[in-house]
This record gives sequence, C-alpha cells and structure tokens, in this order.
Amino acid sequence: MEIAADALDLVPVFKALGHPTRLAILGWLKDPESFAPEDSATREHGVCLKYIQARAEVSQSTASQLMSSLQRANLVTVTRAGQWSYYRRNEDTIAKLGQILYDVI
Amino acid sequence: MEIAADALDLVPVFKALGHPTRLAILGWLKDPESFAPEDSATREHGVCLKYIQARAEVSQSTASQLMSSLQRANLVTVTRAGQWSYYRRNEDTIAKLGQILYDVI
DNA sequence: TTGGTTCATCGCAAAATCGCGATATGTACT
DNA sequence: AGTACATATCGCGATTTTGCGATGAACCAA
Repeated sequence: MEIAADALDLVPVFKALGHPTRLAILGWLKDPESFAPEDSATREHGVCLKYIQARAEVSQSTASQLMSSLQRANLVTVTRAGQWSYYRRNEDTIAKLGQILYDVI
Repeated sequence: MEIAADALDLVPVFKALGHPTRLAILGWLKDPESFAPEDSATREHGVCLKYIQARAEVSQSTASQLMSSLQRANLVTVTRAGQWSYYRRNEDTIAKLGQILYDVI
C-alpha cells in the first residue's frame, strides 16, 4: 500500500483539471484529427495552438496560457517545430493518475 | 463510449481536490479512527469537524470552509447529530471518479 | 529586406480563492 | 436563565487566478 516515490504531484494536476476549458481541451486532444482533418501535421506531430485556440474560442494569449498550465502539470507535451508548437496528451501522466487516484484520495 | 447523463460534474471535484489541505483531509478520512481512537462516535457517525481542524492545523472557520468545499463537490457527506457535524468520505463519488476519469479526460 | 504567421511573455484589471477573526446559531448541561 | 461547547456564516484583507491586448521572438516566404 505504499505510494511510489515518483508519484505525481497531484495538486497541480487537479488544479489544472479544475477549469472547464482546460478539461475540455484535454478531452478534445483524444482525437487530434478532429481539429483539422486535412492537416497531416496534426497526425504526425500533434495539434498546434491555433487549432486549440479556435476550438476553445479564447484569445491567442489565453490559449497559450491554458496550455502552459496543462504542460506544467505534465498533462500534455509540447513539440516545437518551425513556427508551430504541437501539443499532445501525456498519456503516461493520465494513466498514472488513474492508477494512483485511489491510493491518494 | 457515451458519458452517463448523471455523470459527475468534474470541474468542482477537481477544484476541490486541487488544494493540498483538502486533498490531505480526504486521505485522512480513509481511516476515521486515526483522528481519535478513543472516541466511539467516530466509528459510528464519522469524524467531527473539531478533529479535522486540529489535524489540519487551521482555524475553525477555515476547517468549516474546507469541508464545505468538499461537500459541494460531493466528495464527503455530513451528518448533523447534536452539536456535531460528522464527516465521511463519499465513496460513491470517489469510485465513480475513478471509473469515468478516462472517459472524460 | 519586408511582411506575414505562429507562438510566448509581459502588464494589467477583474474576478475568484484563501484564511482569519468576529459573530450567529444551535445544542447540552447546570 | 446562564454558561460552555461545536459549528456555520459573515466580513475583510491578502493572494492567486483569469483573460485580454500589446509586445517581442522566431520562423518562413516573397
């Protein structure tokens, strides 16, 4: 019944999830191609900020900050390529969250 | 892959969990008798606010507010009996949270 | 080089959260 | 009635979060 030493720091994770737009974005990222079916870069690299911004209907700076928050919580990863920042779900963290949830709460 | 209509409203739940003291309290409540081993009311009714306050080392009003937040998120239940408010984990919500976590995020 | 695109960061004002003491409510015991 | 106890709520200042426009940095194309 021990808690792994490298366990997630759950507080920032829950803080990041406790925001309707951030929670929605994380759900949307389960289907990256839904953002722009014709854009092959999405499938290969992830979803760029512009698409997330459009779907969330927030300003560009707000979208960037929302993703920073998710990134600090290790819920997404970012890949810079050219002028784009490609965002993906961090399935490691998300899976670990489900596993340790009961142990911690 | 449908989301149940009576699914939890996850945002308040995550908001409540995104606070170190509230997260700790929820963990402590897994072992109610650890608060006051000699107090039989704990086992029968739950943990009264005074014990939670002492363990969390916050003021009485703060303790009450922390528990209100957990209550609004349906993470605990409260039973009033005499002058005491007895708090228990709401295992229903917590179990449901684990189940629907992947579907939603 | 110039202009356009994508994104992060800065600065700020509005809003929400936090934690406390003070107060109010209700209960229990004399 | 009067006192003591347990808890909830109010009011307030302090801090944090939120969302935006403006600016800056990096990249690309003409």
